[in-house]
Amino acid sequence: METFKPLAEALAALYPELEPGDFSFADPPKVELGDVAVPFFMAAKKLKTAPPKLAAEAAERADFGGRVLQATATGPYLNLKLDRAAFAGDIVSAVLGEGASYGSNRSGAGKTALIEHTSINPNASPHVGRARNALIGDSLTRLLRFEGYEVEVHYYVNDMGRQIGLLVLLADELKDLTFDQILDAYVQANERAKEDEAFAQQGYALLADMEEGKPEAKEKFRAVTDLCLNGQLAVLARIGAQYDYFDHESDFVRDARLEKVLEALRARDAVFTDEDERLVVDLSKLGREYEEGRYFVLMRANGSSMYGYRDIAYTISKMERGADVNLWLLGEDHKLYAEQQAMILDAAGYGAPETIYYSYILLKSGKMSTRQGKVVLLSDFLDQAAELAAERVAEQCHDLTEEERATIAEQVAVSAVRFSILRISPNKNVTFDMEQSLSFSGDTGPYVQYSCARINSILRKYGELPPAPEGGALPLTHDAEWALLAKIAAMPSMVGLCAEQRNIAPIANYVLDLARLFTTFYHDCPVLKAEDASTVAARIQLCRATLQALTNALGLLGIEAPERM
RNA sequence: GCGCCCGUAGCUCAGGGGAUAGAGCAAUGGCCUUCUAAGCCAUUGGUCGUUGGUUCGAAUCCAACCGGGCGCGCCA
Repeated sequence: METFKPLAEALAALYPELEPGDFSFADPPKVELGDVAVPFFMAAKKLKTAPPKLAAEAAERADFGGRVLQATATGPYLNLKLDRAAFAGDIVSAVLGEGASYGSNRSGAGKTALIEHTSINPNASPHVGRARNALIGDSLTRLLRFEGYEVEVHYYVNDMGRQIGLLVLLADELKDLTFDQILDAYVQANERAKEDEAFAQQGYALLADMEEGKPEAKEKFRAVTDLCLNGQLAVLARIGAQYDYFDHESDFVRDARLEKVLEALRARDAVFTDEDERLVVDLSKLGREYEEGRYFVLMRANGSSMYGYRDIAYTISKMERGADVNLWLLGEDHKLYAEQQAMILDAAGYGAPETIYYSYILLKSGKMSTRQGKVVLLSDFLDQAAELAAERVAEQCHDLTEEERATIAEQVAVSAVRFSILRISPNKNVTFDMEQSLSFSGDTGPYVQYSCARINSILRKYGELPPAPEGGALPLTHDAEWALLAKIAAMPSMVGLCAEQRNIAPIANYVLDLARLFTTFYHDCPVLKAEDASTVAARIQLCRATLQALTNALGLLGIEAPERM
């Protein structure tokens, strides 16, 4: 942490073998012990001595200057009592000085990133399982942009394939299909294909026409997939997900680049035509150790291409854009598939994107299934959240205009939905609980927003704000103030780690911690009615800094905080 | 069967090898003439799936097993 760097330097100065990086800083388990703790395990290992001995030595000898009031060794830890006011001044000045970019490490400055996410099949309104992809992808995008990357977001439109073909067929019969009817139609089309062989064959035929690029087929497909995509994007836009490029699968059929891939595979003797006349890759020739997943089919016997074959061309087109970071966000069910793709792409000399996986959101009744219509739609989830939020806002904010209240209700609804999904580690299966996800109290997005509203309320009542402090001490020495300051100061390292690990879940937990610490401060330390004017002024600055940190962190989650709620 | 992911309080989840494992929900009891009660305080609640191993130290790392999820040749 930058804030404590001088302390690390003072400790490292004691031993020529040590560097400031050998020291880390942690919260002591109890405030009475100190304001910040330094574990001596790492340093002791380097010096081949016992941690408690080293901590005791450091307590005795280290020269921290005036900013450390007391240094006490407790076992392997060195606990420091700080000149809180001095650190408070540093922290608050840094936050208010950096403003909207506070928390960024600028690790992506001058770099580009490409991310493909969401890429839902155009066959139905998105359900909350798919929303996990969109929300993680969207938040990662925000995180990378915050870190300075220039990011382009790609959405792959799977406007081909048998199931879409069936939907197109049925749409032809139904006429004037609307987006709201698409899920039903999709389920119906799949049911019918199971029973009606002729219908199923028609689907394949239509697909073949599409692949050959027959204009009539293309037009029919496009009408249905555009209808669906636009409907899906409207829902996704509501939760704040935005895309820069829409790449259509149908544009990657018979791509010339695939010839080069085949050549490379032939050179490694890794591709063959099997007994059923299919074109198949033998991944064991490319180093795959397991029999499972050894074969990867590129083309059917009738010469039509498989999804995975077209996808190779698409991924190459993404790689050719030359981004410094190339991310591909996928459900865990695509893990083997992505590994197979990567092996082929590597063999062909293109390299593969970095993959990020997330696990399924399950229902109490089991896995969601679009084909079976067993889903919780994101739009239904949002509608319910918005309805509940509107009721609350109507109770709390009757002096606001209807329009203002509607805006707040929507912000709260989006916050509840996004937060409930984003706060959970992506590799964890979750069982979706509508009631719990619609809660606005406790560990929720609205709880954090509520903290922001309280801060805004204080700032509003205070009136015209003083200029931000530029260094110098601030009289913020209460335990609750220090705990809040320490958490605010921890934001950059938290953000840096999240960006590095491509994981946004810890941001949600950080924001909860910060909101809880603010609430403790709010109850323990009156701001407007503090004992003297300088304390009032200092606490106002702390409120501003807290609001800035909360706003920035919430922004990474795609959540806006209303000024009132 | 083989591979990947997960297993922490009744429920949903946090916990980058380190001090006495933390939140929320649910339950019980308190707190609104005091900066927003979408809040706060208190109480109750744990063999960190099991068994071994590595380590001065393991919820965290390794192995095996048990339980759940996902995947494994003409779906996308």
